[in-house]
Amino acid sequence: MSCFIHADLDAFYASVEQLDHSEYRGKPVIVGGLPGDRRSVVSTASYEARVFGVHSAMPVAEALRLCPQGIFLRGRMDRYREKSREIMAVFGSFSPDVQQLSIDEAFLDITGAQGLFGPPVALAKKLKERVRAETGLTVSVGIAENKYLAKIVSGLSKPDGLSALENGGGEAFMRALPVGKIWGAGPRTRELFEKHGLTTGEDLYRLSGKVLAAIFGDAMGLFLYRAVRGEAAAAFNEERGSRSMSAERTFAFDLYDTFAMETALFDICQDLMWRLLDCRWHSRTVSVKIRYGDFSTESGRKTFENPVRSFSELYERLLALFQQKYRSGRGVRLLGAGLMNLETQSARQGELFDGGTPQAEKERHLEEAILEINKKFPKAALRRGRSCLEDTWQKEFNH
DNA sequence: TCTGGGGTCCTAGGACCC
DNA sequence: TCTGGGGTCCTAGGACCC
Repeated sequence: MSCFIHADLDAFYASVEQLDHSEYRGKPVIVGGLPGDRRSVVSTASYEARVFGVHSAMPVAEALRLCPQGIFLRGRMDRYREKSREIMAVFGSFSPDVQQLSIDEAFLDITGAQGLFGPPVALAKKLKERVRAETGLTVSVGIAENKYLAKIVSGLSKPDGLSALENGGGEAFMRALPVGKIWGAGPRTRELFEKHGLTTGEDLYRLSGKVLAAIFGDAMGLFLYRAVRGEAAAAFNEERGSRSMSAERTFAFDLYDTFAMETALFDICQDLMWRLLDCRWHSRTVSVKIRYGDFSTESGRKTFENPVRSFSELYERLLALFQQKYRSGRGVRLLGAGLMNLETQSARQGELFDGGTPQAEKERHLEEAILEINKKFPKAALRRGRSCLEDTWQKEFNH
């Protein structure tokens, strides 16, 4: 019988801040933005802050109203990533099969690990102890026969929780569960639950696959059909299909000046290009996202014959898409850009640089060299200057 | 109190081909 | 002459997750 653990750090960003700053301990810590930051939202609220009703995704301005005495912080992603690596290393010592889901949670397949660490609950206790001893953080753990159930179960007794579901108990557990606790059913689906008077897993269980598909759509219908029977969700399959990367920026005030918009796009484009060069993947499809002052959002994408070969080529493609999409005169709240259908180098070997001019080759080599320098000397960030689109690079010391 | 940023997956329609 | 059915690729938008 398979056995999985879902391990989830408690209020991760806020807990790291409380760990590093003893004066924050026992106090409401809110990571996401400073009180004056316009248009920022809460990433993580410590449990002390949650008492006031503060939660993730809430505008910082509202969090401030609910909890004026809170300690507001912008967050230090590098530090959180560092702690995350420490935690994942601890997980790795309990199972050779760790699937990281996000910065602060993972699945561990412990099917074969019990000879070494004892039964699942004993193993989970050891895991929690070691995470605490080695990283100073608490983790909530769920144990079940598949990943989906383990994920739901780990949320039952946060923070610092440990919950286990006995083998074969999945279906009964899911049938008794209020539909609001079904992982994977968000606000839109919950509206449909309400509209059709469905309040528990049992209500869903009584409906046929056909009816579920008619109400919720084919994919969500099938997902719910399987979920209330305690079956593993396909969403947690290891092999991933398409990949993408994106970067976006929300401005403190809406932009009306197209030069300012294009400068922002230029900046976003550099972020993307570094990441693309760094991961050594390739992409033929670029996308642009525009969110206007009224929050309406439009996007455009275009697939090219050849993958992006250089920064200036990426910017050219993004700029053309932006100019085609942007509705002149409207205030812009957010700009974003993305690369989709990423492929590994080997997947397209041979045709990669077909049609690439010697100029594009040179450009790419230059960019790869700059990437190397930036990696070696992270303090001296090299970036292209917006005003000089030719082959000039500008060095700025951002400190 | 106005609504972040980075992802994955799904849907629906159009173009095009057999 | 009054119109099929499937497959693939592409685009735009949306749901959902942390």
